[in-house]
Amino acid sequence: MRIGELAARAGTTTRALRYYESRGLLPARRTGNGYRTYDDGDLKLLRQIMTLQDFGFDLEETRPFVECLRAGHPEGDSCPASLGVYRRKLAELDALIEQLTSVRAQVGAQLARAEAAVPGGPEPKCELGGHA
Amino acid sequence: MRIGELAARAGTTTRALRYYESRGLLPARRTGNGYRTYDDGDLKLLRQIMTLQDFGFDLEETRPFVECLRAGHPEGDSCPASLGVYRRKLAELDALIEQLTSVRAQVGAQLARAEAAVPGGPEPKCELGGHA
DNA sequence: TCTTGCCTTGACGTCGGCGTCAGGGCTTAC
DNA sequence: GTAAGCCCTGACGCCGACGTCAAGGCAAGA
Repeated sequence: MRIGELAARAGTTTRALRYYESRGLLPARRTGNGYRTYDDGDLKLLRQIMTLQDFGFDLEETRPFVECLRAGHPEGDSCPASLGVYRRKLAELDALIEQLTSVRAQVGAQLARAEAAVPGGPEPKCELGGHA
Repeated sequence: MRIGELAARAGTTTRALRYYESRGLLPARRTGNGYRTYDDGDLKLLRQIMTLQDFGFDLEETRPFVECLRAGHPEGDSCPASLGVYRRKLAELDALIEQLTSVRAQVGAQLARAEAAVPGGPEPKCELGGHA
């Protein structure tokens, strides 16, 4: 299949595919007139790339998975290098989530403090009076 | 004080200060020779900007806080516009944390599955045998 | 006077992952 | 023959928050 069809099938753009090729991630064969040609294997590689991208992996991080598949392994994560990327990503995610959670708490505290300092604030709880 | 001193006191760079000025966020007075001049009020504004930046606010989001301070309020978040930014940021953080948590779970599951499919895997639990 | 160290403006570079032309070629249908 | 619809290779644009020159001015000490 040609580039347009591959892009359509995978749900991406021809521009992205050319970009991946320029990065050496998804090279293409060429027909006589210079058109790029792809097969179902390439579609599989592309899907692997896109799945990881959705997870927030950047392109370079998808490379071990793609090379693993190209080496003939059934899954992109059948190779140690891919597992290494997974582990690094998990650590990265944990650190990021922890940081964001901390920030969230601080911003929440700031908001609460600021609201409390303002007249006609955030539905003051102290006006509740039992069941009446 | 001049730009270098302000930058040093706040722990940032002169380039950043000129950038903030170019965005209209932190304008400076000028001396006869064209040098920028700042006072302690500007230092306070700058600290507000930097604190929010540390929280991951982008520059535009700090603007209401800075304008609030410049309007004479004791805190940058003494104004409704600032509270609005806080709230939007909280929602944004919640969404992001949720998404990252989901991704973390999925990546973790992928790693576990991939490790299980590999020989000499991740210290198999099944070899434990009671207290002996 | 000369050096040193501050300051000025202007403008290009960075990073990632493409989007979006511009200019041109092949192929097929009409 | 020509229009339509695919394809090709550059190459610049974008976004945010500055970093990093380049070329030059001003002030103060030796």
